[in-house]
Amino acid sequence: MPKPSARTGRVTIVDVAQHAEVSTTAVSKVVRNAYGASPEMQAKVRKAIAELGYRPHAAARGLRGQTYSIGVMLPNIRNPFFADIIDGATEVLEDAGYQVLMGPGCNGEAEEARVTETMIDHSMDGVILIAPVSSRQHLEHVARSVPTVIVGRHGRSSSYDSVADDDLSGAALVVNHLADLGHRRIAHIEHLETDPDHIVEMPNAVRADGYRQAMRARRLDEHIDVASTTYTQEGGYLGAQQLLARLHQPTAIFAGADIVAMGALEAIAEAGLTVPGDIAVAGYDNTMFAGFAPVSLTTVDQRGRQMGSTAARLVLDRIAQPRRPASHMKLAPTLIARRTTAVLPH
Amino acid sequence: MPKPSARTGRVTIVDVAQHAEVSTTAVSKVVRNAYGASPEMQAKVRKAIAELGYRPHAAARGLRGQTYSIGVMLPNIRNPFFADIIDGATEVLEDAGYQVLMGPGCNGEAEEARVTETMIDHSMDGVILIAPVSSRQHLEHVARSVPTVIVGRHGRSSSYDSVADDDLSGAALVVNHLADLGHRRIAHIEHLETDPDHIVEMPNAVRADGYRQAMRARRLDEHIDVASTTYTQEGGYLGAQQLLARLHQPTAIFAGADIVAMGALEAIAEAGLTVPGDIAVAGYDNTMFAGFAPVSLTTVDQRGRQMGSTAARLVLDRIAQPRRPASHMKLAPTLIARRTTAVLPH
DNA sequence: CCGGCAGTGGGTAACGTTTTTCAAATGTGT
DNA sequence: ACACATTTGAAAAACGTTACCCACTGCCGG
Repeated sequence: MPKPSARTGRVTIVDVAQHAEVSTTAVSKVVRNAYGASPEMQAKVRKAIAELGYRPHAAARGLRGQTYSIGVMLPNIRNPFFADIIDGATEVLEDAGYQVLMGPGCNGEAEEARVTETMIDHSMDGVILIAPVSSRQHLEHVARSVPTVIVGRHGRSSSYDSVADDDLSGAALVVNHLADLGHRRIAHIEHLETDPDHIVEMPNAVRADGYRQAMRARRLDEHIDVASTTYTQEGGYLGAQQLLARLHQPTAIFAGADIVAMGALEAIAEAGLTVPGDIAVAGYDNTMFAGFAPVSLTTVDQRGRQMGSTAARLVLDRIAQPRRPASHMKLAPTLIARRTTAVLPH
Repeated sequence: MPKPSARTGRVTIVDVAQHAEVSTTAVSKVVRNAYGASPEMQAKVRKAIAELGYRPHAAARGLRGQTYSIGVMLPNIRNPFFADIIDGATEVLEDAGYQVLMGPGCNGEAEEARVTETMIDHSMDGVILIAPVSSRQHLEHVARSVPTVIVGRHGRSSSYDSVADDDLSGAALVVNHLADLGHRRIAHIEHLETDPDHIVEMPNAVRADGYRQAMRARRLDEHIDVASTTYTQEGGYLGAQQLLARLHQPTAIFAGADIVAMGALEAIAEAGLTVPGDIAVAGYDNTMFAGFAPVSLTTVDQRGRQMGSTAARLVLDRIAQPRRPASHMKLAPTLIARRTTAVLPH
């Protein structure tokens, strides 16, 4: 007869120990697959655990040892691209016996600090931060308290690992694709960045840089034309409006993110122009909706799943050996050509 | 000079107590705004906390008292509708001094059980479960261990609170809108449900029921036509294919969810038909992409934000008074008419 | 026969909080 | 001045787990 202890009704390690007639230490060892438990002991304890329905209390574990859970902070739940990352990470982590808890979409450094601190307070064994906007200083602070992996940001640090998309070549993929189709006036909508750290580290800045480099490489220097707004639907709308008002209207717009492209499409439609007939549009991220039939947006796939699984492996790695040197991965993106940049049959 | 204790480098309540020259009890009282701390004491302690940068350790707190964090389980990170719920909930909870941690998208009961158990193991003070598919039995089990609010499911229980959309009238909104436009052969694509509990409780089943009721109310009984697939893009694609193959093709399709509508639009385009000229399409959820210019999908708004904030208030309420009777809220949806059901100018 | 060693198992002290209990100090009414 | 309530603060006991250390059993080589 299972008799869970005291107030809470929760089955504790002590209950299991009594039921199996062994010490709590023994139970702990079995639960953690630690050294020093004979096969018979293991069998006895496992039986008791099953009979009583025991589950280790994560909060209590956090006080002494590991918690077997990993925190994932994501900047924006709405961007389905991040969902791919989560999927990839979750799969690897759950297979390794870790639980995943996510911090809610955060805008701005204050909110991010709040989320990261919460994860540390909950004794998470590691954290994966997706496209954080916090200062390097804060990231290093976090990395000092807990094994940390940064996803989708180019800065390198010796205190945390990172996984990022090669945004430079991703932008080149788009420019070359459009140039190959015969476009010369290829404009770009970027997310304006002022923080000097961000200009070097953030994907949006790198994409804008990649756009410029690729344009020059194709000898299209004089057609370089950038609208600086934000990576939002509205930013795309306003950016496209700016570009359409130019003396020399572009024939193609490379939006820095799919959501930006959606805003651009709206502005283009309002201006009475057709896509891709009058103007071609490309995005970035291969978001779920880019593939929808009415949208069919040309875009760049960042292999989010793979980014997530790589990040997960890195964090597990670092939990195992906290002192190993930091490693920084860069993943190659691929172009997904769809209707918004198609050549129309005549 | 802040001298954080021992191994971990973390500033503990003991450090604060020493620095402020009071007992740890006093610090604890101040941190929790508990009774029995004089104003001078509060000032002294707060000063020490600020100087040392102390943060309560959530895991340790979980062992005795509250953890000041709430777990939110969401079924699918990809559905942006859930993001609205999260936003609404997060806002209320953070204002109340609670932190939010989310369980990753879960498919199926096993995965859901895993997430809910993890939240309990982490000593969360409450949980909000969004559109769970678990059995009633499991939900009640969770509710027995921790204050629980179920969002988007119609079942009522005395052990947990709930917030749901009035899917019955939502479906009626769509049917009436289409009927008012002159449509008679209005078909529906539903998510097939077999579990008897689900047929009563799940939104998809209630929407299908609402469709039938509304059709009858408009004396369109003979035109009731349902394709049973799933609430996915592919389900919408297949469902629309089935409906288009009917002897009497429908002139309007009410998809049970926006994502289903997207699949339907693809099938319709493939069949060489135009929207809304040949066939009208409506969805449900007012997902972000429903508003995109190339999509412009008529849909039903569930006031996700409000659902989230209501759920948050309910869970806070129940934390405060665990024994109060369960309350069950139902929120009225609104129709958002867009181009996919527009009457074309002739 | 003794010392060392590998393999098992357990006792006990943390870990950082909150809750409970208790004592001292302070006020309050006769 | 005395009994009595109220406020203020602290010491100590949880909470559930793991890390650290020690004890015991055989076994082996010397």
